[in-house]
Amino acid sequence: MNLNAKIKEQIVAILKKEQIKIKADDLEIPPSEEMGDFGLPLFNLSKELKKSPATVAKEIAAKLTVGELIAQVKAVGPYVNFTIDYEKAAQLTIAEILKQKNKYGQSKAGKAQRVMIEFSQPNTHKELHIGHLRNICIGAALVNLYRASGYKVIAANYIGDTGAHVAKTLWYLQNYVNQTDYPAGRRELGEFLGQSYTAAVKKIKENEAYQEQAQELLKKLESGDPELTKLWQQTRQWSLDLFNEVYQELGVEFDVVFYESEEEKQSSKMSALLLKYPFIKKSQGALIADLNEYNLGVLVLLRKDGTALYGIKDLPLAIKKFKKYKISRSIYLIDIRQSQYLKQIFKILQLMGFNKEMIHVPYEFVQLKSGIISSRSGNVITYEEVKEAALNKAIEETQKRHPLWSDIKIKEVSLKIVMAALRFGMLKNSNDKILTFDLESALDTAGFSGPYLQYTVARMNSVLKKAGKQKIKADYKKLQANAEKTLIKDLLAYPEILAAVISSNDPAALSQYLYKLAQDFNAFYHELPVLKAEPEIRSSRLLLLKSINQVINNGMELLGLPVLEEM
RNA sequence: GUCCCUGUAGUUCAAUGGAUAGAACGAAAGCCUUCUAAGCUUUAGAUCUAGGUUCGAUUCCUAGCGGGGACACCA
Repeated sequence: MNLNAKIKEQIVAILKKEQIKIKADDLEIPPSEEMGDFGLPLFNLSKELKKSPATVAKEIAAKLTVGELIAQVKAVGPYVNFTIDYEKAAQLTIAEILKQKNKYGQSKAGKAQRVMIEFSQPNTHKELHIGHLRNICIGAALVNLYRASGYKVIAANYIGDTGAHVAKTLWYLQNYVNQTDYPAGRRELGEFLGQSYTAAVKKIKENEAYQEQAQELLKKLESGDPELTKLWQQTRQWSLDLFNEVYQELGVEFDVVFYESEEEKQSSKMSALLLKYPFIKKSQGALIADLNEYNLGVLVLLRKDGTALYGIKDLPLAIKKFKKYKISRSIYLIDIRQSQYLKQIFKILQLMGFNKEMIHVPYEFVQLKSGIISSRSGNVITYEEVKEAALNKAIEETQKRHPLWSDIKIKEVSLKIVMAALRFGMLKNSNDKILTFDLESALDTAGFSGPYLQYTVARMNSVLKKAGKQKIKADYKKLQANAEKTLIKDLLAYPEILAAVISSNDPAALSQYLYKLAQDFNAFYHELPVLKAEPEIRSSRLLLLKSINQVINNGMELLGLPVLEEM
């Protein structure tokens, strides 16, 4: 049960006794703790009563009685403010957290609804760069968050293993690279392929004939040319191996993986099916969906040479998701630049009579200081580059701090620090903000960062370890300091943060919350002793600390940030 | 041209229409014989413009200005 909601309900009930009807949402949070913990503004009511808000506030406050979880009611200017009973709130919320452990904050709001979340969607034969990382981080977090809210989530990946980019890369390999030049090693092969794509694009720009050759190659590939297919399969695997290594490193798992090449097989059947609809037309030799009527422009489905474009592959996939996987909602986590495209796809499906809950969750793209990331132009920072740079720095720092640790341990811990830094960096801003990536701040472990959270947890663990077994019963009356009250309120707010994050499909608010919780803890830590406090206070503070530790752990896990015992 | 996102300290970001607009980085000054200084405490520093709605606007509406993006054969 969500205690914060319970407290608000209690305030609603207290007011109802005096014939004042409000909703829990009408309650606001006063700017400072001395004013109270929840406030009701009286501007509306005062207008009805034709009195000043302050007068109304005073009159109401005088009439109200306190409740089980409400210790005080008072008028503050035009507000009636309520102060929670911290002793009781602390007792209940700490007990709840320690009982629920890693389930604390979760809900059953999803009612076991089946939801598919498609994310990551990398292209084979291209580089995996930090732009892809934002999608993976948000996607993985959403999967966890939906699951924590009681949804049955199918995490899906859709890999672009065919199309023009593949043809260009293969064309380049065939014409400009000897097999003896292929590097050794899984990761190296994947990266080599990505570099080949960039080189291919550059080469093709030089001469129009090359463009035609690549186009010709695509046609051959689609028609199943054996030799080409062999090269395609071989190189495709290089990319897939690289992706899998990265997913493993990030701890990201998919329940199902779709491949564009598979969906492509449906494209002739799909186009035949589509032809009976009047909005599907032949135009300039191509097959298009004319959606001008809906202010959605035109989507080209087949090129004039008959080869398939992405739209014709997304359509059967969209249908398959519902039919085969029995989902009730289909979520697409895709860059905002594809908003129009997804609207087109959803519209076409709707016009085909396929009315299902399909949702595009957009997020703004990642750019570099040097401009937009583009594999085509080579303006790219790969995931691998960033990771290596960050890892080297983290290893150096960790060595400095822990000269006695083994190399293996240092590397293990450093990698987790790097993962937390990179992933938090991708999750700390809301989805609708363009993220300008720069290495400098990605490497920063101070301030609003993943390692800050890890450090805070490590600190708490250190105290808990030194504390040993607890003998004295906690007395929550003793948690009277402002720093402690703030922390109790933070803990109370956690379940509502999770709910908010789900409804916005944007994990940033959880990042913000965890950071604030850690910050409030660190302030407490510096101000008040735990281990050296008198026994009853010590016991209470230890339990408070344990609860904070649990909640930060829970939140970090949902965001996909690795936790460290020590750092 | 149509449509979408966005405009808040020097920089990167917060702020369910509400009380004194919060952080981080950077700048300046402090705090390790006391639970991990990857930390903490101070100080300075901001709502693009003009209207409108409202008791009340950073938030909603309109217009303008600025930044970014999408709009027929890339995904």
